[in-house]
Amino acid sequence: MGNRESEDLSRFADMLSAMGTEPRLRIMRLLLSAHPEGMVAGEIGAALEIAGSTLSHHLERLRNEGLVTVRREGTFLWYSANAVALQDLLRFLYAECCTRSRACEPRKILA
Amino acid sequence: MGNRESEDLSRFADMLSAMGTEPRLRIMRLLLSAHPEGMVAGEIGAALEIAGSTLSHHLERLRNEGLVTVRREGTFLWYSANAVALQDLLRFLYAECCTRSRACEPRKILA
DNA sequence: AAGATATTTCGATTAAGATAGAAATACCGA
DNA sequence: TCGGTATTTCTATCTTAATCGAAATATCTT
Repeated sequence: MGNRESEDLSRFADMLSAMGTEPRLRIMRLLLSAHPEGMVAGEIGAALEIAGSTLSHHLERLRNEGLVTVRREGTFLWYSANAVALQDLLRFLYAECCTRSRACEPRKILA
Repeated sequence: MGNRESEDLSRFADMLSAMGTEPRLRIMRLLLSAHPEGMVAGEIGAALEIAGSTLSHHLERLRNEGLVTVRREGTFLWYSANAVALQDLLRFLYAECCTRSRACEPRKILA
């Protein structure tokens, strides 16, 4: 059964959905700019003005889809972007748009 | 007011969300593989086994976010992937992951 | 104009997601 | 052990999204 591709597609859809909200896309961008150390949850919430409980749910969602990782350091939880997951997603999108199809020109993306 | 970046971010979040569902990601992939002619709505529905009314809503959503374009040819509606919109999105993601931050290595994406 | 086909819109149902205050849990330092 | 800070979980509300059958619209053909 060639359902490996189907699983991949479903996973990528979930990742896209997880980033498909302004607060969570902001979170990802912030974590990328703080890569690889990441940021403490409270710092993220302060920077983006997101209530604690709301932020916690967003971070849980991103973690569920493998887009962020978390490590505890005492009382603090450090969240980091997961570069490998983002690489997988970008490789998929790049392949679909620029390789499998020739819809997009690489030079217009890498510029 | 530096809200241009904020508008962009919101737009990219909407595009990600639009592709963040398995049926719609499949639709995009199918349209990319048929680029640039695109496909007739009924063909898409037959290939992906999606009910007509459901498909119509998915296509409307993709069109609203600028990810597909449509042209009428008699009774038929031809849907195509919008390469420019996809380029914008990929450029944004690539910049965030590989340029602004160095979280991802280009060679692992372009491979 | 009438019948046939393609596609959308309507109407309805069901499920999922976003938000946040309040309470609970985890950990540290004294 | 106790108080303090960080973070999550609980509970609740409100909105949005996914789905699809049936009816409506659009276009072609004859």
